[in-house]
Amino acid sequence: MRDRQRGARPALTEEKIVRAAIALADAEGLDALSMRRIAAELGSGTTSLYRHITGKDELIELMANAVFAELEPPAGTDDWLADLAAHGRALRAALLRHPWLAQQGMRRQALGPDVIRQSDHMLGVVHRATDDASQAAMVVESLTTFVLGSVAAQLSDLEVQRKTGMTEVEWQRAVGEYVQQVIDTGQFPHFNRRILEADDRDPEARFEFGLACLLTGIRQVLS
Amino acid sequence: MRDRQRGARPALTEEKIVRAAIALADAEGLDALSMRRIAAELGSGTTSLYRHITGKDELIELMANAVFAELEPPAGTDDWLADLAAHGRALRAALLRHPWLAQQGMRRQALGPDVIRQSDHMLGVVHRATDDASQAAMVVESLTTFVLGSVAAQLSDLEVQRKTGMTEVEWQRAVGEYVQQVIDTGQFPHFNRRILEADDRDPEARFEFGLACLLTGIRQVLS
DNA sequence: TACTCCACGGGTACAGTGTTCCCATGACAG
DNA sequence: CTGTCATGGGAACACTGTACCCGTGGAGTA
Repeated sequence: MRDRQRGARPALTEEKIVRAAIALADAEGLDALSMRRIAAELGSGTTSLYRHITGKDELIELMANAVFAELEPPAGTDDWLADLAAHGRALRAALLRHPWLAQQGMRRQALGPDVIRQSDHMLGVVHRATDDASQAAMVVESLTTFVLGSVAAQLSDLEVQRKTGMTEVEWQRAVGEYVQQVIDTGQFPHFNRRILEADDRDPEARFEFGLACLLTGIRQVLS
Repeated sequence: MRDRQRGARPALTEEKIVRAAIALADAEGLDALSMRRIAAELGSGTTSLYRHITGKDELIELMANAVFAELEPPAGTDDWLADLAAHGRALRAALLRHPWLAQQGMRRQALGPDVIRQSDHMLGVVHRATDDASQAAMVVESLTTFVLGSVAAQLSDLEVQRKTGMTEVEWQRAVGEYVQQVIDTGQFPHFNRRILEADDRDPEARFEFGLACLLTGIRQVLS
């Protein structure tokens, strides 16, 4: 049936739908991502979307893949460990640009072509340090896991704020009062030190610290 | 109003609700966890639950805290790194017992008293290696992040199978065909090696590998 | 040109969801 | 006994994803 172009030309396309969905999820979060909202944004009927997409699950997979498609691999150097770190930072940056992916990425692992492409690049970097395919696979998985989890943790606070409609200050104070009560019990001395002494507020620093630990360990284990 | 026991005695309690909710989520997954189902399981009216719980969000937070409550800290040895690993494995075991928590844990970080207790224990272990409160906090966060992410990744496959109703064999074959197509294009040589050569199917081994990397790096960075 | 086909757009409907509002019930304080 | 009030629970609302159905219009064929 070679290129049968029977019927009306599509005004809607899969690409347009995915783009609108990503824009909506970026702007208002995963909870606001409903088929009706997407259709409204596109000025089309709700159920028309199903002509190009089998369901919401597939749509989210396509959205995830689209994010990985825009993720271009960082320029390679002669230091494989630095290159691996750069890949991790690039992935983190993409996840921060699209906060919904860090949350959704945990419950379904996408396997779109562009996801595979990115995975392939990272595997290539690791293969400069080892020939063991199993080890390379586990290294990449460890790094991806850490990046994904780190971003998700960082964003969870913001997500709560958006859902409750609290400003950051209100939220800080509400949590602060509760934490203060916990501290006053004196039951958790190390937790108290953490709250009172630790300066770990900067998500960037937390990420870099964990990344440094993980990469240091990876280099040691691979050697 | 000291201990005013006006009105009817509660047949429902927060604890019973949380217990029923955990049992339901364990058995049928997070998607099956609805207020109506919980109420049905308890033989009560749906909206009666709201007498003891402000909403579903709080309920899930209570559920998370309850899981941490049953998580008893492993016995300490004289090796802080081994103790830290034991804490990581205990956390992983708890998350595998309650698969919904690994998924939900990524979008809301619970701060219940038992969560704080567990955090305090881990901080105590790390403080045997360093006095820097910031570093200790970041070490614990890195480990928790990795464990959470690792379990979530491991469970995502099972979740897909449950949702689609496919058996593991059907799922393997469906994915296998797609992956075979990707391999045949030959565009991703490292990905191909990973699929064809790598033996990384055992989630336990993957977790232990990543854990070893992370802990090795942590020891090095802290020294 | 006339006819047929069918991909597409979209309205309706259904089984769910979390949650608010309201009322009835029953046990305790006075 | 009377009044108070925490509790249980029904009705209703504004949502959700999506299966089913129908109308339309442009392209291929006779």
